[in-house]
Amino acid sequence: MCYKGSISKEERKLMGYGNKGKKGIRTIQPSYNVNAFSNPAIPIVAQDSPDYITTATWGLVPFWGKRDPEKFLKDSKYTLNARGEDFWETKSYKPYVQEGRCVILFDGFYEPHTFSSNKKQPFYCYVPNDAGDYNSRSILPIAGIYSIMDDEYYVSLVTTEANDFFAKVHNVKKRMPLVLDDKLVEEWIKPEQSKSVIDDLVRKGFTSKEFHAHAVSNDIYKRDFVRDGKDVIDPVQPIQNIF
DNA sequence: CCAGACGTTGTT
DNA sequence: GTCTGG
DNA sequence: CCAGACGTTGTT
DNA sequence: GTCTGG
Repeated sequence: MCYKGSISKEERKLMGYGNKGKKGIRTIQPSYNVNAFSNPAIPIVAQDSPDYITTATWGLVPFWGKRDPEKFLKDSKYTLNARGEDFWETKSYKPYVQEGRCVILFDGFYEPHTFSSNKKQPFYCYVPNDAGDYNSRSILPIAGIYSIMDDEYYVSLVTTEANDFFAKVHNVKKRMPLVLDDKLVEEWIKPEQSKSVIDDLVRKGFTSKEFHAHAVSNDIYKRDFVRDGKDVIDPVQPIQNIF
């Protein structure tokens, strides 16, 4: 993406990650068009309450924006992603790397591909379940960091250098969301986790599950695109095969 | 010392 | 609120 | 992404 | 050769 993902499972199906239910007033709507730029409500598992699914706002609000978080997000669309390689040094994020790690629960996300013709196409990226096609997808625990203002959680998605697969998809910026291996989620959200382990997870914690990706309609990158139904991820003919 | 940033990668 | 850059 | 640095510390 | 700064 790292600005657009999908949440299509009903919340209770996410409960494998939060076995005591959910926190937060807002409900999370299933959507195939979860757009970071509109600061949507997304499900996370936070280090301060690992037994719950917490509703968070996509867009981290640092301490200097706490007087008016909504204004901060409206004016500043630059805390949607946090670079894992840099987040200990950046002013906005560094207080929250130790205090506020979480996983964001998506079941897919979109990455742009640029062809040699300079034409672009978005690709929907996901891990199929046993059935093997895009209609049944695994939940992806994506590393995030969050701040809390007045009990509301504000979260930024952690990105890292693309692996071989994602370098083929997101072939210009070569970045990818840090999708953690299921068995490392606990390590990531352990509150007293050490800096060196956190850095190791950023570098080497990416899931070993096999991703799939297929081209989808370019409509999803239009500013006024609001449809969020399942047909959004229907495959279209790629301009060229990218693998 | 003060001003300005504070962030990362989408665009149809 | 705090750091960076000029 | 490309250009430019890449380093440390004497004295008056 | 690799990192940093613009």
